Amino acid sequence: MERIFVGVAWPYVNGPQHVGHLAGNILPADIFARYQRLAGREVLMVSGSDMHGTPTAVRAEEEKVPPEEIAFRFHAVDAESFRRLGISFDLYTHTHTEMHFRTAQGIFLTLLQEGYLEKRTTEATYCPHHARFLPDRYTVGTCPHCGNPEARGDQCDVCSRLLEPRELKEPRCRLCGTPAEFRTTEHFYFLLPKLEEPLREYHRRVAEHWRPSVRKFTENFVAQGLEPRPITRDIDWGIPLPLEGYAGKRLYVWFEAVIGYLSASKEWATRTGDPERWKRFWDPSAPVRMYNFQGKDNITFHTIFWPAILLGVGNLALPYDVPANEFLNIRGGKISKSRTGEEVPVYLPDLLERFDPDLIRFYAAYHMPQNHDTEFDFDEFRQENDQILADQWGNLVQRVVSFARSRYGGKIPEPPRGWKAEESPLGAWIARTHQEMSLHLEEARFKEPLDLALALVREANRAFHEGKPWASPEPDRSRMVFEGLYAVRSLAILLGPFLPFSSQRVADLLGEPDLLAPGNWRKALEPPEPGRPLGEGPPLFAKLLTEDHPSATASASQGGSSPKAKEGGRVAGPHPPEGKAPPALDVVVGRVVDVQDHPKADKLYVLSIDLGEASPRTVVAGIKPFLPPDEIRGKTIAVLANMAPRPLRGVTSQGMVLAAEHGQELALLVPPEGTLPGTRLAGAAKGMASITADEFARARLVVASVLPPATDATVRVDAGKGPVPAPVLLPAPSAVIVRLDRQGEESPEPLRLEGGGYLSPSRPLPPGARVR
RNA sequence: AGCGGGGUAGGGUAGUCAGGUUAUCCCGACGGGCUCAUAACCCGUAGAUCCAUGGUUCAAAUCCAUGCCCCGCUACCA
Repeated sequence: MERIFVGVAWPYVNGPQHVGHLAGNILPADIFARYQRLAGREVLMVSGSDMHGTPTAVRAEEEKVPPEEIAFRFHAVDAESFRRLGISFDLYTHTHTEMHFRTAQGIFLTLLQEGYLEKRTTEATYCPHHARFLPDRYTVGTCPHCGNPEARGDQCDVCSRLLEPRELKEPRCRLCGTPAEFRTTEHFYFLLPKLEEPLREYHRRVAEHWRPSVRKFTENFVAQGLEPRPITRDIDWGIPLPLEGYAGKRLYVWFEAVIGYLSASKEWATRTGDPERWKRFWDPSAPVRMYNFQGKDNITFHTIFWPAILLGVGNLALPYDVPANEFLNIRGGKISKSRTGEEVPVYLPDLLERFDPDLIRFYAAYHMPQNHDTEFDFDEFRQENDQILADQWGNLVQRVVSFARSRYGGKIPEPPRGWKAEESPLGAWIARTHQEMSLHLEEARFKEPLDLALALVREANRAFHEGKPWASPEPDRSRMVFEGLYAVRSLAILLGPFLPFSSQRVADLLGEPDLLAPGNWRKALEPPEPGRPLGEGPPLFAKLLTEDHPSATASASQGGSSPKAKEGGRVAGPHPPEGKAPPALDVVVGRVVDVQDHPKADKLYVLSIDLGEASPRTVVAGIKPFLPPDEIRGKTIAVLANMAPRPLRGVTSQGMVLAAEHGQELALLVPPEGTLPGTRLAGAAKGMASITADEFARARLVVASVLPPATDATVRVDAGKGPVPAPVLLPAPSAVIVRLDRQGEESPEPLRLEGGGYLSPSRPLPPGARVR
């Protein structure tokens, strides 16, 4: 069996990964790995955190903590994000492991032995105060060209001329200002020119099928001449040299991090109980294709430096393809991980907090920067979920399955006698889609196959519409339903690499939970089995935005003039309760501008809260026994804005601070980080009828735990009465505030804000805790 | 500055290497239809000086030249 190695560029850990990293290299790698497994190949997919990068050390210095702390903090964050996104790593490790140290040091020694390393003496700036060598950019001084006193050792920001630290007048340490000295230091250089011929030979052998941009860039780089590159540096964070007498030096990250592909493979092998198993993928004579996915900033490392290291060491497999993507930017610039004050969620943990992983995967795949840079647009993100995933794909599943449920007792109907897949137009369409998708996926291209699958979705919808099974006699009717289910079943497989979670839900719905098992890619061509009972479940995708229409929600019917009201979703759920409507709650996000003690009460605060209105509102709240003023001031919290104004001990309260209570514990209701004051509940609008405290008490808002998906991938919530399936997709595990219906037994409805965020308790409280 | 990539309807995007009748597809807008389905689905219409200028050609989004804008590498950023 052919084997596939999937390497993913190693993220460095000075902040959480954002949607650009996902779209650019992690997701393509995962789609590819999932496809290859479905196609029956043996796959090894590894990556991990690059812990020894300078940004990690810099951030550690800024926070005055050891680099390990920063590295492991963000390693945990990234690993968790990837897990929740369903990135199917066989191992996601990091470079601060014993295995990696040993492997990297071993390669260093081998290259030294083989004569590919050379010791050279150079001069560098040195800070006597820090007692260490300074990176060029940490040396500052006066620019010799323009006189800028703050020029960096690598470049002057004022005249943009490139500089050497030696050229600066009065060089000093950027961190402490101490005058810098010049000292000599010894470093090991990797003699790339010695490997130029084997490298060219390698390029001739494989570059034929590389993407043109990767090939041209690489060829051009080599043509300009390879220079020896230093592979050690003066720093104390990283992998020590395996030699005596080099205590202050470490292996350079560019050299060491790429070795992670090999060390991670060895670690994976060790964990499987067969320490030699990595050779199945790294033996150059094994039937293996190695893929290294990454962004365009990393091309030379994977097409030149890493192959050169492997050639120098010898007897190891070389990359077969290096599918490098461009960047997914946000608003015209590369997303910087040091960016602060985000208006939209771009970091994976923030997105995962609010959205189903398949939605994030879909957007990233649909806008994958495969040919050129693309942009992340949050409005588009939400719109496309509704318009494409929910309306086209989700609804296709829903309409076909529910038709079979109502007309065929929830079983897959028999096709007419003599029906053949290859003779039906839809069957032919499926076969063509399957074949073309396979061709693209084999070439590590992803946008085309996704488009092809979506085209099949539309075709299935079209065929169903055109055939009018609701008005057709048998056997036409059962044929159309059968063919609809055929398309749904095939699409679950074809979309599996892209949308693994929802595809699994479809598989469950079809009563074939093992549909996405390895080797099943070809089963997309097979029709389903008549008579098999269909499962039940909520719609595949919940909508994030909903058109404002009269029956959607009673509360949205008033004052729909503001453009934001159009973004309203449902408050009452898909099936609004009949009879007396529960009170409409105008919950608004506000920022606490000020907190004062109430002059005449010892349990009350007088808060000044910015609700995004002309002036802040005065709200009296009885939370003084629970929270000191400093823990409230400046916080962003949820406020009931249509509370009838009421005087409390002489101060009129123009709203109500919402908080959940359990015994002595109290939690404020808070929106997702970054929510702006004035944000209301989805579907709500300003100017609702005011309600009294008694009416509010009947609203039945409680804390609910969102439980991790069980084996059937259904997200459940527990509002204190045992788990029930969630009516909408919620990030799990987490806690949200839900509104129970009158009986409190059917679907609890989470309080969803405009923009899709959910209100949650500021601190953990048990499920069922009441909001008062 | 040198090197590589990109600039196509309101947004996104294919086509560019191998030049050829009405420039692809998706979303949105507008109009119509259907009623099985999550007010979903289906059909149709409008909307593009293909970054600019010049050139080659019977014919240019496509080839050539120059310029403008964006991104990456060159750079102890990783």
